[in-house]
Amino acid sequence: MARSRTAAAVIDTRRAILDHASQLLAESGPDALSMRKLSQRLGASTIVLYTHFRDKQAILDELFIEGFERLRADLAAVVPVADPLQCLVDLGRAYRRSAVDNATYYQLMFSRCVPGFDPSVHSRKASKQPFAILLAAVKRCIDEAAIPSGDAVQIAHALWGTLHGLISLELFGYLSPSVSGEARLEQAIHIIRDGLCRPSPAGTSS
Amino acid sequence: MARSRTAAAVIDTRRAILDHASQLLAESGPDALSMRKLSQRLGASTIVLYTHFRDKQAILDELFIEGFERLRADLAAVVPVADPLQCLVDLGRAYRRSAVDNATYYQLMFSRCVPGFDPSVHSRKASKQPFAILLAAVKRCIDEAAIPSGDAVQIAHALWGTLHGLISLELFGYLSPSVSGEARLEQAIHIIRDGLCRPSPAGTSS
DNA sequence: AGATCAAAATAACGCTGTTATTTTATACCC
DNA sequence: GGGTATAAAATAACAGCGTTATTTTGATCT
Repeated sequence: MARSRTAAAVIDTRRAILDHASQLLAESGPDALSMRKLSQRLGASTIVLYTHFRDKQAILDELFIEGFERLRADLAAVVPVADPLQCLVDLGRAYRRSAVDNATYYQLMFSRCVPGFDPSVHSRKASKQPFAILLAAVKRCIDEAAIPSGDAVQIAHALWGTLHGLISLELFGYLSPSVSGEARLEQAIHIIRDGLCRPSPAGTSS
Repeated sequence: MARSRTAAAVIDTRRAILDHASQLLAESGPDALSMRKLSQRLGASTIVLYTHFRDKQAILDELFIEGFERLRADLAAVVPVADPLQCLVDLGRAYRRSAVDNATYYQLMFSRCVPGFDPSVHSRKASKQPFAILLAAVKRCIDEAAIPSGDAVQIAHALWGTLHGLISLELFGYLSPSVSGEARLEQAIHIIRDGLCRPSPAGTSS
């Protein structure tokens, strides 16, 4: 191959790079993902990485997107049930499972664990999809009058915040392991569900 | 100075190192905190850092502790009011303010932003103090029957998770800036408060 | 077969944390 | 007060990092 390798071959090596990077990330975490180690896994020189990707950030960007795609797929796989509130609970469970099963991805997605890495604008868009699923589930609750009408976006943010916060604290080791992460999350979701179902009259307190 | 510098001088340089490290962290974030830059600020060689601290982790450990101490102090400064539920809301507000005002510290405390840095066991203990304040406030709510009795630790975890999650998402830029972070957090806390006040009968749903 | 030109390799730059070795300078003893 | 012991600071180096200028390779088209 010289003047121009077949497009298929180019895409293959590109895919191989991402696969090895994904493996490295999953196995050893973000810190272990260096351009040199990655090239060694490929049995090639570092320069190969730079012919297929602008720089390390570009590779991380792909993994970032892949992580959000996994999360989105795991949330989309939740089968809707009759009770829209129960759907919120199911989504919360699925969210945690996905995050815990792909902990190193989750780290890349939600913490600045690689110095200098800032997801691109394009990646940021991909990151909005899981939230869109949560938002749709909240809207369904409002539409079906399972909860009083309110700002769906704000409610979905509150829900997302709780999911992310508890999982983040759990993955960081801040929460006592006496209670399972799943049970803890479940209880928190129930509190929020109850809060949504039975809000206090507006203006009760500041 | 040779055989042994005065203890005061030793402590002074130690303090100076930490002050400059703190400044560097606050100004430019965790990535910019390198041993070389730190030593340059001191107008000294890198070796000085290693005579006062075992390694970079030891310095980060101190900043980690300082961060949690700031957070603890900011929460402790919240003046209690008659309504214990209002205290929870006030604590949430103070938590966010402290986190946003010390964003780079918060990053160090709650995300693996420095490769290889894992807080020591000693630091982990310091990190439990802010949570203790939240827990005490929850217990007060239970004691004064503002909320039905329940596992105070679990409830405090749910509260902490929501605070941390929303702030973490906000600092990372995942939440639309159309709503102020403060308003968003406030609304989320209110949802949780309502959920705690008016829980659904146990066993209502899975 | 020889020319061409894209892709891979080598080797290097500047950065990182860390440390072995050398230099410096103070405090103690005579 | 001067010589020595000794602890702290400086120099310079090592290995690893992301990245790139330069060189080498090798397949395709003429």
